[in-house]
Amino acid sequence: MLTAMTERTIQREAVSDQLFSLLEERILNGVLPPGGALTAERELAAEFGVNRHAVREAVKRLQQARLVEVSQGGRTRVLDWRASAGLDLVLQASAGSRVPPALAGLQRDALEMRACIGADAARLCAERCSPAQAAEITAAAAAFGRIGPDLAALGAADIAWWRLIVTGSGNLAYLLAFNSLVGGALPVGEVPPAHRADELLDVTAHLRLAELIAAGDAAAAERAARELLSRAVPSPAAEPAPSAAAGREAAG
Amino acid sequence: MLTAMTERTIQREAVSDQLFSLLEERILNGVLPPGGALTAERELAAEFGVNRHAVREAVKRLQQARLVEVSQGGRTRVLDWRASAGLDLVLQASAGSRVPPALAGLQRDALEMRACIGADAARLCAERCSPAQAAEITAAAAAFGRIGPDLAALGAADIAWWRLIVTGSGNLAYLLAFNSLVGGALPVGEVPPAHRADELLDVTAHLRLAELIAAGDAAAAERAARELLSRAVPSPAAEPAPSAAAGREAAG
DNA sequence: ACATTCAACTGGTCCAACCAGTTGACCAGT
DNA sequence: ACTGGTCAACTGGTTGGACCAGTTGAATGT
Repeated sequence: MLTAMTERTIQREAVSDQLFSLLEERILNGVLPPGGALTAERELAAEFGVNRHAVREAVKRLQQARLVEVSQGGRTRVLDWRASAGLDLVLQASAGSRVPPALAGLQRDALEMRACIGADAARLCAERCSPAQAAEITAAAAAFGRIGPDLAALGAADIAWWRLIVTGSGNLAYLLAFNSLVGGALPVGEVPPAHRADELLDVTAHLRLAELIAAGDAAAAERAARELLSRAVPSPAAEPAPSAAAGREAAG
Repeated sequence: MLTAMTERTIQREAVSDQLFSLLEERILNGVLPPGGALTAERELAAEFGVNRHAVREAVKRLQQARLVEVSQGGRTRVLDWRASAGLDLVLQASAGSRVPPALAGLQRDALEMRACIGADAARLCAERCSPAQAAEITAAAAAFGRIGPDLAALGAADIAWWRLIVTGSGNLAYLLAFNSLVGGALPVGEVPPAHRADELLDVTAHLRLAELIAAGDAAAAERAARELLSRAVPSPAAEPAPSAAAGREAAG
């Protein structure tokens, strides 16, 4: 009995999903240039040997992601995703097998955005969250400290803890953006190898931030949150080589 | 010949789109509670008198928006959108006819997020944008000042100008989030009535921010951007009554 | 009481049409 | 030669029915 088998490697991906990923990748990589016309649905269906409905479902998703523009009678045209695609692109892109070259630094960017949003959320949370929420955040921080050195468990608890803070900020847009980021770019431990450990293992910083929020010290909470979240962000834009061996040399 | 007819009020909305909006609204409003099962595709098709394929396209979009969870053989279940939906929800929600009650304060939240992201983008842009980009931003700010008092034109130019700054920040996540926000919550003039005019009409502030960015003064650019963008954000959370007549009495 | 089986669901895919707009070439009238 | 309208050949949108492929839960046999 496979109890904790969270991922099923056997499961076949739906045809429309495969087609979506394929077309998405081609668009993001510029193989299908903006302004150009997408291959007709019937032709795509014939090319890949699938039914037209599967193609339609994929195209419909591309449309929702603002990667293409569909008009009845006319051809479906490829949009400039840099000017139209939304933040959920982070989510879909990381879900794919491999990240398109065009989205190379996106993970770093997502971490940077996390720091920005997280810091402001902490500030707002300290300002206007309810006492009950503050207590919950404090309690969660305390529980966080009792987990141990398991990075995976820490990562999951950390996300849950931040969700409380972002929720406490009362800003729904922050919460949705948070979902986009954690659902995509920084799932448990699979993204930042070493730097994020500095963040996750620092229980004291978590407890201190919780105290600041509970105390209503908005400015200090913002500063503490920014400092904590900035640790995982690779400071200089330096990731030219695809070799994963980089980052060994201590940053000066 | 209708030249400048940008919107066509005649166009019929696709069946799957209507169904998507309807189901989305029901989910966001809690009519379809999280954890519960969505009506079966065949049943939905029968209920609304449409083909099952149209239903499938709608459900597929709900799945992409992380509002439902689909599993072959099993029933499609409704997710807790507060915990799973991404920022693009802003975009879709505002596209609908009426905003669901659950997303009442979302517009204000989006403005708050815009201020947060925009300020950090201005900071990063001042730090690391190229001289060519800085020149383009400066030129665009100058052109912005020559538009005149047309709020609609100013709004469009303002968005284009900010797009330059966000692009100059080099952060792709910021750019995508920007797309989500401007594509949804704050399209030209239809959202913030009076407060945003203070922002749009202040040409001097735009020029000054452009100068700070060009000069590479990151800290000052961040402060200027935050100040400029914060004007449109209704400061206190005060929107309890659904009546739109509120806000007349000056906040004490 | 338990484990097994199986019929009745569920979503996933396919085929074959037809409806509804768009496009562009083609041809009649000027 | 140019203008104008017509029409065939695309495009996406919708429909119907059928079947495949998993899941579920109740009926069945031990």
